Amino acid sequence: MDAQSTQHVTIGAVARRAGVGIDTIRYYERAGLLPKPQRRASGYRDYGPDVVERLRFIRRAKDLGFTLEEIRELLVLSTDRERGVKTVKQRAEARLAEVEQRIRELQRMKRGLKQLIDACPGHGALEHCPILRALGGEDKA
Amino acid sequence: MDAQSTQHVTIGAVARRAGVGIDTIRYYERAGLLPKPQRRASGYRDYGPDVVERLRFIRRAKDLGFTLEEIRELLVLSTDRERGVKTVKQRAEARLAEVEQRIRELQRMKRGLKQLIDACPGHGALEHCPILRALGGEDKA
DNA sequence: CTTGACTCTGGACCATGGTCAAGGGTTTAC
DNA sequence: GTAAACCCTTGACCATGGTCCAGAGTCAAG
Repeated sequence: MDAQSTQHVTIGAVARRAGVGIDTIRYYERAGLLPKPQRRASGYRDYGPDVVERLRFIRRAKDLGFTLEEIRELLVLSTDRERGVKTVKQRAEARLAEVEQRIRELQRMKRGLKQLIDACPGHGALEHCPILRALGGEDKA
Repeated sequence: MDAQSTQHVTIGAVARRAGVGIDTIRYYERAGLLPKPQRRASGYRDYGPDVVERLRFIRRAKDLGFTLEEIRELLVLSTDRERGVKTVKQRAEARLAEVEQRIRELQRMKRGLKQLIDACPGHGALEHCPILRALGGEDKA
């Protein structure tokens, strides 16, 4: 019941609250995304309330397409008063550039596929299928 | 110089002509994307000219975002007179739908990132950084 | 004949983000 | 007290698409 007793949450309770698996939490700890928690005498991990927030941070960053490695860096930056805001913004801009690049690649794929599909009657001889012909590269006829 | 002598290409020569690694060719063979070639008395693989075409097919399909498993199916279909053209077109349409879905996901990420970046001044206190705030980083430093 | 380049097989290893199992100890409820 | 439910660590395993290695055999040139 003293000040220390706020630490009374087991890994299972954290997992339920954050909506992730127990193994995922331990994995994030190993990967340096979560700080090593206090331990009870039994060796059980004993978490404070902040860890659920942090797991939420990780999930949102993942939804924006950051890798765990990038998220680890963002978490470090989030406590860096010197470089923090500036570098976080730069990371977000870099991530945005990657996303835009990937979108362009996919749009190139999309155009290629659309072209083939539109040209393909969907029946008839294999030799006349533009999809197979294009993939097989019949010497750019 | 009889008819059999057209089979006189080693795996290394095929790799050079197709611009892939030797190990990649053996891997594709294991994965069922390339037929098992003839062997010389020594056990060396002995390829005909078609294999380079087939490797080109694989590379182009990969460029359109097909997985090796999907490519394996396309290759089977490319010799299936019954279902060939129709099914190939269906596969291409399915792939197109996946690409479009992925583009939508990335555009959602892009919007999210852009919003945060535009709102972030790039300097100042961590507490006011919209990126960190949005991610949930109400961290006690 | 010898050297060097090539090939063979089987298996290990890489990144990514987890997930699961084995074989224990702990805590809680009845 | 006992059983269920929980937790611990270590380490293996999943998919994907290869890449690399060891140890051995083969082939071509000089």
